[in-house]
Amino acid sequence: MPEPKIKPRLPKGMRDFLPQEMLKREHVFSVVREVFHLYGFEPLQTPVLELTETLMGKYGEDAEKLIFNAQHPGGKEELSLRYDLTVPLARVVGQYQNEITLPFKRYQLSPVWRAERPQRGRYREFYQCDADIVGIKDMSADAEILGVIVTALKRLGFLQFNVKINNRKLLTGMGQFSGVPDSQLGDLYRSVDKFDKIGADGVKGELLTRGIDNEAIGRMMDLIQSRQEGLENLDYLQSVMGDIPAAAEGIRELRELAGHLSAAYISMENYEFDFTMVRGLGYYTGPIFETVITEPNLGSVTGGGRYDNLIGLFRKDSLPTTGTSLGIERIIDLMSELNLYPAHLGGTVVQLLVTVFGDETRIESTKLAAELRAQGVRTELYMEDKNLGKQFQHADKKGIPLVAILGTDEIYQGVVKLKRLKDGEEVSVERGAAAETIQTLLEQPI
RNA sequence: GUGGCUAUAGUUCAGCGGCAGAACGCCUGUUUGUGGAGCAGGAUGUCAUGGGUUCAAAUCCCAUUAGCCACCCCA
Repeated sequence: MPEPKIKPRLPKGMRDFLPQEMLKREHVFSVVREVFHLYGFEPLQTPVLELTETLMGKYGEDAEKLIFNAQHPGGKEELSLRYDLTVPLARVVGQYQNEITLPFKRYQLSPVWRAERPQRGRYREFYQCDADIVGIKDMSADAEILGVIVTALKRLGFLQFNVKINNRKLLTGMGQFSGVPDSQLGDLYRSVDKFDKIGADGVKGELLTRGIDNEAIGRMMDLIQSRQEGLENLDYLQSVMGDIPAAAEGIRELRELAGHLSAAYISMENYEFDFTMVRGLGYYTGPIFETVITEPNLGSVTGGGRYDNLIGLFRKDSLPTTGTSLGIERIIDLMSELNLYPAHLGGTVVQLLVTVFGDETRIESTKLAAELRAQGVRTELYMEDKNLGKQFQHADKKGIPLVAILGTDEIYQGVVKLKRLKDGEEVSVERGAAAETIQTLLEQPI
């Protein structure tokens, strides 16, 4: 035995994606990209590294501890791996004011890095998939974002999901109305956000522990638990705290949003106003969104909202911005769990294996492969010198659906024999008609 | 960052003081122009690393490392 080599392993929380898995990932990516294009969003790519100063001060103290530094010996710039795609977007908008036409509708599908302790479904390197609209104050932009979310999830095959909508202004108003001091609003939100997990009593208990006044808690709980059908929910809140300016503005925004959604044929089956949904990030200023798959109950797959002030950090005047992030990693996991990948994805991109009998027929096999490739058939040409059985085994193991057999008999007759492995269907066709027959064999069930 | 669990073949795991095992996968053959299934055979391990206890350690103890899970936070 040779000397021990380097033990192959990965950095903590990072993954390789082998071909079979990549096919699934790329299927999800391409469906999502298609939907973005459908709504007129255009691609953006930014570097993996940003200047550290670009990232600092945007995510809050706790989150900043999770930013990866990327120094090299003798490096003069302070560099960090990007933590999300939103801050790079804000940087780009601030940096290319002459080149960017507003409204700027961009999407970005790229990895981000967080030095978190890895766990199931949580990695240190993962893809984010963001779509944002920069430059529109009006709720029509938020409605477009919700349209993208609903369309993408439907196209991926999710049947039962629910986009929860809330509004930061409304939450602020609720806090003020209930009499929770501004300094405790953060604690309040954090607890309220756990409503789904720990229930009303759990939230109450946590708020008490955090030292929030019992009476204020009571009023708050009443407001957030208002779960009437659709717009009636808003009517109720309006009647209770319409006098609080922040609340009134939040309610107005949500009404406007509902109007746009209805006009865009987005069914109320797919969204609801949920005043217990908060979202962690500090920079949200208006409507916020989060999508949960309801059947089965599998947690949230998108998150986002309006952040009208963030871009102001990179520009003299800020620009109103709203957007969403599809939790693409979780979506990919759920697609497997729910069996939503189309069967034709298989385990390989190869549609047909051209076999080789021996040295004397290899030239003809090579020619056949070239002919088929020229006609768009994804073809693998067998490259070793092994018997037919081995070649079939190879096709079978890789999940290649068709095998082309080209022996001396076939070459003499100017034909090629095609075999479909799934059911053993075998036909002989003229070389010139092979590509067409291959398509038929691939499409026909049997 | 806090707490818990685990580490044995390529993979999933059994073995829990006395010769290193199973299943799956892999390789070979079942006679050379046909895969999956069957049958027959075969290869594969510093039992994570370092120390300790013992006549004897994969097994018990300690440390280290790595992985997993929960919390915090988040996608």
